[in-house]
Amino acid sequence: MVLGARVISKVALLSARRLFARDSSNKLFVGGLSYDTNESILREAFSAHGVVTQVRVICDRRSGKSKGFGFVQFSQESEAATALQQMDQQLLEGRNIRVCYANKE
DNA sequence: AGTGAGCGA
Repeated sequence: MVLGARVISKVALLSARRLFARDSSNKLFVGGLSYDTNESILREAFSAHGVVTQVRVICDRRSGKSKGFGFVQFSQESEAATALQQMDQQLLEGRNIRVCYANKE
């Protein structure tokens, strides 16, 4: 039946979003960071749009140098949503950063 | 690799 197929594909999409990209979350992926941008700088910039509950800049384990991307988590999804709008493509430490919703870990 | 898309031990 058509209705049955629609329900199945809907369920498939929903479960896929649990594993991969999200269209709404309180956690953001931040790419395009300067290699000099640390977690303090990142927190400072994003806390203008809400309560930041966690910040992380991914660094190489051996060199300790930033990989140029990180994650920012807010206390509310609404805060993440506005931060995403306001911070995407904004200049930070000389680089235009890219903000998206984070994928599932 | 003093580099530039991506998704974390």
